[in-house]
Amino acid sequence: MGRGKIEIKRIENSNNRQVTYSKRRTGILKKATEITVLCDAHVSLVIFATSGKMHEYCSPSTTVIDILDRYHKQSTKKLWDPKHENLSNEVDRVKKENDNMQIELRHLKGEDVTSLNIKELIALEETLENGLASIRDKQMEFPKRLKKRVDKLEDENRQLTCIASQYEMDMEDNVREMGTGYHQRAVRGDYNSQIPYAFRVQPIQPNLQDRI
Amino acid sequence: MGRGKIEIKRIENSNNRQVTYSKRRTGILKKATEITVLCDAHVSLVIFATSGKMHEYCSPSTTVIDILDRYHKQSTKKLWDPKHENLSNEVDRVKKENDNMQIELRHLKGEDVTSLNIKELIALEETLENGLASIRDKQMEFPKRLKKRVDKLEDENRQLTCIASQYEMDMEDNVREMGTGYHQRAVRGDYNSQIPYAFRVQPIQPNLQDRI
DNA sequence: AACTATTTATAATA
DNA sequence: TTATTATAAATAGTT
Repeated sequence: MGRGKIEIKRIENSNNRQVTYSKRRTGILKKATEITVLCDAHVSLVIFATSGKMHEYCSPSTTVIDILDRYHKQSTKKLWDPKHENLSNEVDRVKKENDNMQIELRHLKGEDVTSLNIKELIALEETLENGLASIRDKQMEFPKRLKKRVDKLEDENRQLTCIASQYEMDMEDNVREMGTGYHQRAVRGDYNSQIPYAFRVQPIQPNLQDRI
Repeated sequence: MGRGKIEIKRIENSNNRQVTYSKRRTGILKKATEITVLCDAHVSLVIFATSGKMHEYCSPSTTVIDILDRYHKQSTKKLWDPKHENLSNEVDRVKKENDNMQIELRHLKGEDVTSLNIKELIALEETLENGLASIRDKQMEFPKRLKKRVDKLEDENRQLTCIASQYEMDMEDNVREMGTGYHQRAVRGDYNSQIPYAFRVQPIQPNLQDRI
């Protein structure tokens, strides 16, 4: 119900999310008062924004506590006595979530990657590349940064020449060692024709950038 | 919102009241799930009909207890005794850690970066680059991957030439627009001498790789 | 339980 | 944040 239809999924833009939250919070609180009045219902509604700010509604002539007391009587979950147990389960659950995120964070930072297989590594690489692309897009809004980026691209370009030839050699060693299954002949045969002339190892000719 | 407008006051006809209750209860529960998903909110909603029948909604990854715990912290009314306080503080602490990691994870994936300043963006970039370097090192243990990487480096190398000259032009535009504070003369003056000859825009000369 | 004519909520916009 | 408004969604009355 608005200018356009929206999918019900997390609103990524934090400003829009905040605005929508505020509007919908108002809406739901209004609905709560209405159903209370129209239908003699008893309602307890507590909402927390991600910011931690709380809003609540509770039908008149009751308290949240009353509602909860009735809640705990009806719900199979016992509210008051085993609260300890619930809380400690909660701690466990959240800590587990914590651990998982910790691991993901480490992986994204290139730590503890020994246990990963090639598929996972490739997925990780892609995630990182996407992240890096976004960050750099953002950085381009700053002029100083733009200058640095140009310089860096030039450096990279220069170094890639060396790296490419280094990798060429590494690969030859590696393929020789690792043995069957990877089309050894094809790799060797196609290789030089795939590297642009300028980037092949040419010890006698000086590097291009030295010409300046 | 219906065939006619209604006043918000108790519906006297008990049959209508029951029907309306049922419809609106569905509606408000839907709203609760929606605000939860759309806005990352935490919601606890408990409704009792006059009949005594209860319905509830609680955001996923929380419990009513959890919400209430937070509730009792914010409201002056004490819901339960302080021996549980430690545990619930523990939950809070871990959840906060959780939230921080969540944010860091999003940032590393290039999400929600609008609020970051240039310093943070640069730090982020560095982290990502380090991560990427580690991952790629690790990937190099796989021969197939090694081949792909070489091919990719060649591609990158080819494209960097174009990109670098594109950035050069962008930067000139940008610096002109952004105005003072960034040593305009210095930037313009040093610039060409810092770009290797091969990467300057030279419309008349063909690109190096075309020479092959 | 369905079906709509309306009202209401709200997404996009300013 | 606040106001406006075009649309989507909810629902009151009806079948």
